[in-house]
Parts: sequence; structure tokens; C-alpha cells
Amino acid sequence: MSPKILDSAELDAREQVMLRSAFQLIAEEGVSGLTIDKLVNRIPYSKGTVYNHFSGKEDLLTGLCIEALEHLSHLFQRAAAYPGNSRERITAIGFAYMLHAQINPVAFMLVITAKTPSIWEKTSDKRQQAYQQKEDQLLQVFLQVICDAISVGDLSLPASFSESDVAFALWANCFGTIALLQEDLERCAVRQNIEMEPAVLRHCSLLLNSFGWLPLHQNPEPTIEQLKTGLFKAEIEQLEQRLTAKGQPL
Amino acid sequence: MSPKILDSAELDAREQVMLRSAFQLIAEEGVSGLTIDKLVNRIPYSKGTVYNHFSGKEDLLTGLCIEALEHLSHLFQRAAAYPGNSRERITAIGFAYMLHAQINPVAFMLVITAKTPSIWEKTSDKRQQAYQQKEDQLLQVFLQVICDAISVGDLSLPASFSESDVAFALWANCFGTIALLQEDLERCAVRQNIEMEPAVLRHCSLLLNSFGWLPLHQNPEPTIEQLKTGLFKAEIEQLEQRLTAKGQPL
DNA sequence: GACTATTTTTGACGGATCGTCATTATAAGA
DNA sequence: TCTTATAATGACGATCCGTCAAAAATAGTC
Repeated sequence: MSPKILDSAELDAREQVMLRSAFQLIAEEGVSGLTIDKLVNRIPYSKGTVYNHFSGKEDLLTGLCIEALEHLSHLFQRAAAYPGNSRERITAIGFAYMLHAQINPVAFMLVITAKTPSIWEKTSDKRQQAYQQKEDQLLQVFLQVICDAISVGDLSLPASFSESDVAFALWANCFGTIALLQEDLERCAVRQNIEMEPAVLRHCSLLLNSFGWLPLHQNPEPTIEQLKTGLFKAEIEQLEQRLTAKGQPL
Repeated sequence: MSPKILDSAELDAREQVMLRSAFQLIAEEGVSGLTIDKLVNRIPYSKGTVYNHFSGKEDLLTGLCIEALEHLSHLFQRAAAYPGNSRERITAIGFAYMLHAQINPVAFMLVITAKTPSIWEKTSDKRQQAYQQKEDQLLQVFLQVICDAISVGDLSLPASFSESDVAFALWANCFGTIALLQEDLERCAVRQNIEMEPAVLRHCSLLLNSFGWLPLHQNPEPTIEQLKTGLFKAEIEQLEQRLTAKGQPL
């Protein structure tokens, strides 16, 4: 039935099937619901074949994370290409990060836990490298906007801050805000009825102001409505669909 | 051998024994190394007895998180009582958060993952409540310092910011910085040779300045050396011991 | 087409872990 | 001493993981 020599297109297609089914399984039953046996029952391949593609459950999870990073990377690149000033663009990236986390909360949490030793150690070298590469891509987008801002004069680096430091400060701030407000972490004491979207934007504004990133704005950033009805219109609609009918795959 | 009717002191003592051994097991073999069977082999109680105390492995993990939050709570309270101005005190809390994460990195990561559905759902109601309570305690310390700062005049709330919003912004910022620089997440692209201590302090300074929290400082906050040689002397030493000889329990 | 060699797929198996529960052990009271 | 309530035990069934020897499928050769 199957060809003797498998071309990489066929292999990729299979991997996609496996990742899709794994994702769906997680969407239905949570991360702990993902089981190799259950997965095998849903796909036209056997357990052994799955293990030809993934070194184990953890490798599969990292595979899903890589897909999530790809999704995020697309959003970032679109945000970075937003036709506005540098402050609007960096804000758009933060906004994109938040959108991603809301559209795909499970993947967002997965990425956090993917680097813990219990998962990372069991990830194949091949996929570890692929993951790192995607992560680098993301950082590059961030850095590009920062460098642009500097060259245009919108931003001048504070003493003892490198471009990377600025990128990291913004990233950590967005990440912390999103992570603590993530729906998975319901009923956190820290988050008392705080809405994610305004919080992320407020925190971005605070930090950008602190860097003296021009043009200085009061929060909320005025450009947000444009992002929601323009650049990220599709994602916003996708998000609203999610809120009405839950449980559908990415 | 055992008394017929167990008083709560005896029960608490047992729970401590179990938690200690679980902690040690994790320190030796990582979170995935914690196994009920292995735990049972190390303590003078049987599996059934363990299950009389904890509803399962996840409940045990949450139990460890509660202990971690208690540790953190002590640090926070000491920081909040630091005899300095309000800005120094809030900075001391952020510093304490970082110290805690460095002294007990596994617990820090555990607390992140504890709220994910796969763990939280399997946690007993009793322990869920205990956890929430500890979390509330932490937030209260934060809020107290913020309210003090306002009443003293060091801080005036920005428009559309409540006290909780300020607390959350600071918390999220510290959390994000620490989490991304956590040693468990080695080789993150975002963190290129960035040291945790200066990063946390820089980010705190940025945010405090953005709030106009008086007295305005350049980073690094000048009070840090005092914290390291005074208030948190013991913890700093503990940390240095950890760096030289790894693997010893909290 | 028959036969061989090579590649690929398969799922049964051993090992490990979980959580339960019938059984055993212990202590208090009569 | 004997009964009874309480607590501790660990054997057991169920589940899941990852492996590997056997089976299936294909390509090549005559």
C-alpha cells in the first residue's frame, strides 16, 4: 500500500496528520488527555510509525510548540510591517502576542512548560534545534523594530541598556501579563477581574513611556482600534467565534 | 504501634514527612522523578496511607507549592517591613521574589504549572482553598505597600489605575522577568546572557518611574546593596551555597 | 510471474506507574 | 480476654509507555 521509499513530502504530510490529531485530542481532553495509544486510535498509522516520527510524547508536544511559534511568528511579522510609527509597531507586536495567547491558550501554556527539563530532555535534538530557530525568528522581529526606532530617532537607548535589553524588557512584561491573566490560570489572586487586553496595552504603554519611546502616549494607545478593525481583523473575529463556540481546533 | 485515634498534630507531622521526601525526590530526579511508589519506599508509611493524605500525585505537588508560597510570604513580609521609603520597600519585595525563585527554582516553576488544568483539576478542594489563601496573603503585602505609598504621597494613582492594577503591573513584570530568566528555561533565545538580578531591578525601576513613584531613581536602585548585606543576608548566603554545592533541599 | 532483498509497518509485550480496596493489624473499651 | 472501631497495608487491575521481532509491502532481477 505504501510506497517503498518515502519522500519527505509524504513524511511531512504524516507528521501533520499526527500533530493535528494530537492537537485535537488536547483540545478535547487537556494536555494530560494526550496519550500515544489514543492518538494511534485516531490516525491511520500504528504506534511504531508514530515513534518513527517522534521520539515520544514530549517530542510530540514540542512539535506542537513549534507550530505555535510559527503561528506567532506570522503574527509578529505582520505587526512589524504595520504602516505606522515605531511605537505603533512595537505595540502591535505586543498586541499580537496577546491575540495569539487568547486564540490558542493551550499552545501558549505548552510553550512555557516545553522548556522545563521533564519535557525538554526528552525532545529529539532535531526538534530542539527547530524550536530554537523559531524562537530566534521571533526575537529578530522584535529587535528589528527596536533598531528602526533608534535609527529614526523615536528611541534612544538608556544608559546600560542594549537593544537586546530593551527587547527583553518588553517581552518579559508582555509575557508576564499574559501568563498571569491566562484563562488556564483561573482564579489567581493576583488577577482580580482584570481584563487581559487593556492590561497588556497599559503595561506596554508604561514601559514604552519609561523608555521615552516617541511619540509619548497616554494609555490606551490610540492605534488599537485600528489594529482590531484592520490588521488583525481576522484574528479578532476568530477570537469571537472561540468565545461563542468553544473547543474547535486552531 | 500507631495510636488508634490520630490527632491532628500526628497527621501534620506525617504530611511533613511526606512533603519533605517528595521535595527531596524532586531535587534529586526532577519533577518527573517523583513517583508515589518511590516516595513510599522512602517513608515509613504505605501507599494507602499516602493516599489518605493526598488525593494523588498532583495534590502532592500542590502541597509543595503551598509550602513554597509560605516561604515566599515570609520573604515578602520581611521586605515590606524594611525600614526605608515606600519605593525601597516595593523594590525589596521584587528582590525577594527573585531571591525566592533563585533559591528554590523548582518550586517557582511548580507554582506556574500548578494552576494548569492537568494539575489543578486533580487537586483536592481542601488544598485548593489553602493555596488560594496563601496567594491572597501575598497580594495583600503588595497592596499594603502601595496603599502606604499613596497615603504618604510617594505615589499617586494614574488615571484609570486602581491599587490592584498597580500591584498587578508590578507583579506581572517581576514574574515575567524571573520566569524567562529561570535556569530551568536554559538557552531561551530571549535571554542572551542576561543576568537575572540586574534585569529584575532594572525592570522594576522602569515601571516605578513610569508610575512616578517617588523618589525617582536611576537604576540600579541604590538600596540594593543594603538589602544584600542586611535584610536578606541569610538568603544571599544560602544562594551562594547552592551555587557551590547543588542538590541540597530547601 | 516468481523470487529475493530491502524498506516499512505493525501490534503484542515487558516494564512502570497509578489509584483502589479487600484484608490484616492495631488499639480502645467492655 | 474478647469485641469493635479505626487505621495501615500491599496485591491487584488498569493504563500507558517505548521496543522489537515478525509480518507486510515494494522494488529489483531473472
